[in-house]
Amino acid sequence: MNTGVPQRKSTQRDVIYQELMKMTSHPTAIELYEVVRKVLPKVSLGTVYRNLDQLVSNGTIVKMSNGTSVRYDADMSKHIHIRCIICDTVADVHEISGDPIDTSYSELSGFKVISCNVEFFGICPSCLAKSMDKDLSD
Amino acid sequence: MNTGVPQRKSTQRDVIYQELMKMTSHPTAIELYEVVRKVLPKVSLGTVYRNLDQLVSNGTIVKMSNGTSVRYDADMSKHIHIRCIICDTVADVHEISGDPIDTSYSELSGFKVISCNVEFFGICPSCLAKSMDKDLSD
DNA sequence: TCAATAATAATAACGATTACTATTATAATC
DNA sequence: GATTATAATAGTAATCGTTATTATTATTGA
Repeated sequence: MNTGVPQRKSTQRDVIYQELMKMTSHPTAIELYEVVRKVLPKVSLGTVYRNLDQLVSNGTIVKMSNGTSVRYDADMSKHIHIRCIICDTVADVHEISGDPIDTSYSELSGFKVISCNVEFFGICPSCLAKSMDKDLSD
Repeated sequence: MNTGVPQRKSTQRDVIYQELMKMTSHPTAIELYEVVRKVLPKVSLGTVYRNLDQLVSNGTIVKMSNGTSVRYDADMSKHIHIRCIICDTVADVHEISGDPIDTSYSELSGFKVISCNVEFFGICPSCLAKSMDKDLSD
């Protein structure tokens, strides 16, 4: 997942991030690629993927997936997502408080809620230990 | 995503579900396939995928993804997941209360938490309306 | 200006997932 | 129990999102 990332100025990365920030549709990499192409017609799809990964590793944007499509979001304000299992639309729910596993949040979005996944991302104890060993041997 | 699913008795599906229930490792489809093969050597990978989809649609199991690997979980008790961005391990956190977006949950798992995604799955207002139109025309 | 190297475009390769097709298993009806 | 309809399967081919590769370009620091 490209954790230790050298960063150098890049027009492509700037445009990718700027265009993502303008969008509220939680685009896939390919959808974003089509938008970025209007600004930078020669941009490569690989560049979009590489920079999105970097921005995710940075904590600048977030990535979400239901196992079918992977979508990106530049809105880092505290909110949850609700995804339609039929058309794959992702909507935001900003008004959160209490227990998100409680499906009463459906009322806020108009969705008929079927299930919920709460997933944290981080580094497990075993990998933490390994990275410490590595730091010491440097 | 195969919402309206005819269900007929199937040995393969029973074994797939039973083996998944025995596992706490949140296996991928292929990992589960290898396990199921020990019971049913002639089982096809497509059968594993098809039946996992049905079980997800049923609400019998859950599917989770970080955009890289898709993993399955037959434990339907209320809990959250925490995934290592390095080795891709997924651990369970059952002791939840309060606000899961608060990264203090990391203390329960020993993970160093980087980010969190809370995602509901359901049917959006637009698709709900379409399915109602369809019901009326039947 | 020059050297080192990160980032890129273009394209090839990969691999998880889905689609296809002939066959088999299930369940309902006779 | 035989017959029929069709869901489910095994085996395989095809698809497509993503990653890897490579030669070239752009950036940064000396």
